[in-house]
Amino acid sequence: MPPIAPPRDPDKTRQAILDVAMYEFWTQGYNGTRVDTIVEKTAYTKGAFYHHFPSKKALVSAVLEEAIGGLLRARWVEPFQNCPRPLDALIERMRELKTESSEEGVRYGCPLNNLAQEVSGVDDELRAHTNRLFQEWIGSIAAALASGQRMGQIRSDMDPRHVATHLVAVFEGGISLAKAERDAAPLNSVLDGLILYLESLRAPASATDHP
Amino acid sequence: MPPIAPPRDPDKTRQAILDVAMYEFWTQGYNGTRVDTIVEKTAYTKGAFYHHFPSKKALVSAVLEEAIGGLLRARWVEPFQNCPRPLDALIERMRELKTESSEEGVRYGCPLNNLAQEVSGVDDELRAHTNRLFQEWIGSIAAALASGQRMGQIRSDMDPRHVATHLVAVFEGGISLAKAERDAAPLNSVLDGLILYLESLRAPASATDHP
Amino acid sequence: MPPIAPPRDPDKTRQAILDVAMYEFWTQGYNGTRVDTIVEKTAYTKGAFYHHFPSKKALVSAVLEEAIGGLLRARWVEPFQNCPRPLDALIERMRELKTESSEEGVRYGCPLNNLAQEVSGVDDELRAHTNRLFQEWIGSIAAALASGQRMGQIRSDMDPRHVATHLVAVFEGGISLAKAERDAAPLNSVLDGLILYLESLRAPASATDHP
Amino acid sequence: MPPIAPPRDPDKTRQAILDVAMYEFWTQGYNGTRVDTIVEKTAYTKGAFYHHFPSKKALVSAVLEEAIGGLLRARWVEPFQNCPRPLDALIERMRELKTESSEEGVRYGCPLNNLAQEVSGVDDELRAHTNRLFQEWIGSIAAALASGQRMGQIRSDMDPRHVATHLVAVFEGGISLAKAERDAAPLNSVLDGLILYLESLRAPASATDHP
DNA sequence: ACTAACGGGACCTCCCGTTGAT
DNA sequence: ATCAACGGGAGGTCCCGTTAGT
Repeated sequence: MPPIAPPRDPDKTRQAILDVAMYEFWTQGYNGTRVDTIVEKTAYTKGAFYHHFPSKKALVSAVLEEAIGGLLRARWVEPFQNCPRPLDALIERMRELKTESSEEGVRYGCPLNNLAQEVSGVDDELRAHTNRLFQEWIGSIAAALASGQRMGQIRSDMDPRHVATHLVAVFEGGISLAKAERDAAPLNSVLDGLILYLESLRAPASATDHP
Repeated sequence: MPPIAPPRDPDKTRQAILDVAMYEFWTQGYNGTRVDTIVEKTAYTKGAFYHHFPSKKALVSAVLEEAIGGLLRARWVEPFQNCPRPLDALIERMRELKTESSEEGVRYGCPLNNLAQEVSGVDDELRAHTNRLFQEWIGSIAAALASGQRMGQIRSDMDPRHVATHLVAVFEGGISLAKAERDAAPLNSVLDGLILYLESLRAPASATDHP
Repeated sequence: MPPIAPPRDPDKTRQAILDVAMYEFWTQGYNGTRVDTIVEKTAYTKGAFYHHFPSKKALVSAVLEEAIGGLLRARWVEPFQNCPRPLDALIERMRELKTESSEEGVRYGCPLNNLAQEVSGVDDELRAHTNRLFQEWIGSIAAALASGQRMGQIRSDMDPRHVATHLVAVFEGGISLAKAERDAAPLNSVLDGLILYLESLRAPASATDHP
Repeated sequence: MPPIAPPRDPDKTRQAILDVAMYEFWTQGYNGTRVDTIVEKTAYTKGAFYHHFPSKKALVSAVLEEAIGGLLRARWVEPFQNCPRPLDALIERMRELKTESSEEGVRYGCPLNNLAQEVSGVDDELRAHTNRLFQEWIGSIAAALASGQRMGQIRSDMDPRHVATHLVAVFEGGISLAKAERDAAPLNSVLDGLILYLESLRAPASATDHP
């Protein structure tokens, strides 16, 4: 009678690889992360890896889609869907970000932007993938702003998409500077500016706001 | 008559390597550029390369200091030194950037930020080097803004360093988005916002402005 | 019918590499042997090599431990364990060595001492490794001499460890000279001296020796 | 008027290179020393080096002949020429060696034997060169012993060349063990044995010794 | 599904020696 | 006599991916 092996859970394996890979890509970049390192850290081997992912590039794609995309949706999309007061929520999010900034966060920057900048010039497929996530992000904020406008909470002389793009750009720029400086200061500084800017978008008090 | 050997000009060799390297680092990233590629493109050999630069990392340092730093100073420092109307110059610079954006510029992004984002998490020396350049950049703009304040052209209730940081962050963020989208639109969009913002900093017309 | 691939036998691969490496280190020295040469001679590739050994240095360590250490134990340790007449066995060993000296043996010298002399000044880990083997060697001979003393076959006014050290030193010195001269003569000469010396250690005939 | 250059002394240059090279070959071995390292340590450049020596191998030859051969003759040949009491001088030399053993000496071993063992198996010219030095050494000691015999100070039933070979072998063997152990103990131990052995060669007191 | 062994090809760095000029 | 610049060719290590086998 053969020894009873513990049940193998393919999804668990795949997820473990994905988790480690996300961290490696985030901290080491695409060219800087080694497939060997990933498999070592998961305690699986190359065979398992290439069973779940056809190539390193496919792995980044999966990381973008599942891990990074997941984070993005959890933090920037879902909170603003069917949100009663989108502008306040957005401002609150900015305030949170000033507190959240961990040492690792400052050191390694934004997982999405890191990958986007590294691969965009070199691989068009991956570039398109990162762009899709950026568009999802911007789109979600734009939708929130538009809904705020419809509810009369936000000034109507403002282009939601333009403002959302601006917001993401400033945020990413701030993170980039903070990462280069290894100090959260520049990020906090631009976040403050962003908060002021968002406040300025508030519609003047009127009858529609509180009937 | 013996075959005519190309004249040996060490400075030229070094500069040729530096030029090619700058382009490679810009377009392929640090981990993506190969020493072999560089020497092939310069028609020198690795012997020559390692005579001028002790390592790939030293090369990147030289590129940062000389090539990228040179560009930075030529475009962002010198034009704003002893400038009679700093705010106008700054705004004008933003307008130019909207026109300048070449296909290559959009595709490959900002040479400084590319390197900064790739190496900052991994090598602290290089991170510090990129940070120095960012500080030089921000410092130069802050100085221009401060001088504008002293001349009464810019509102005094504004922190020059804070605004300069904001400006660079937005610019880099815009480039990042444009690169990911492979379209200058997001960059132009944030530049428009920046121009409006800078205009809002103009001091209200007063006696000091035209004596 | 598909081409018949050679069966994969990991232990065989490792051993094949080890065997070739032992010969290369012996004949070419540490700095003189090339990883390329080893893989060529084994008909494996560097991929295989670096799968079994993390580095060239790790390979020498394995060669020292397994190949050279194995020879040492087979020739100098095991024959003298539980040996009824250690002194006679030792003298006999000396006599054999005079006959054994092959052309290759004279030409390339002692595998252990070659490595020991080359690496000792430069790498302390490897030095310690070679020293361990020397101590094993000396210790084994000392133990044999001590047991001969206990059995009353060897004069008691002799320090086993001192004599064993002397023996190994003379032997290695003789090999060194023979190698430099490319002639077994100096080795045979010192072996003769050693035999005489060992004879002089014999305990004077007594009741204990032949009951 | 041109600036007055300091006078260049070719012999001084050559000697400086030789001195540094001797140390490098001694401490790093032949394959371990780099021409570049030597020229760096002399503050000359490759051009100067290859002006004085046609190749690295020629340099070793010069080091063997001049630097190491010089040491050998100063320490082991001249002191025993026309020596009134050769045996006593030899014994005294052994005693000195026990005191002399510096940390560097133990660590790096014998300059001649180091090179001899490394190159003998690989390059026959260099092997012959090291052998010549060994023979000079042995010959010098043998001559001293023979003169001692002629003066009636040393037992006549002894082959000078055989004893001299033995002496050098034991000495080199002791150094080898000391180097591997990084401790002078084994060397001192064999030197003690050697002293006792030399004492045993003294001719019994007779009329010839003091007329 | 997962593993160990392996292939093939880069990649950075080094190193001996040469060359043209001063 | 000496130098800086350079050529040409390894040398050790790494790395992505494949394969036979369990």
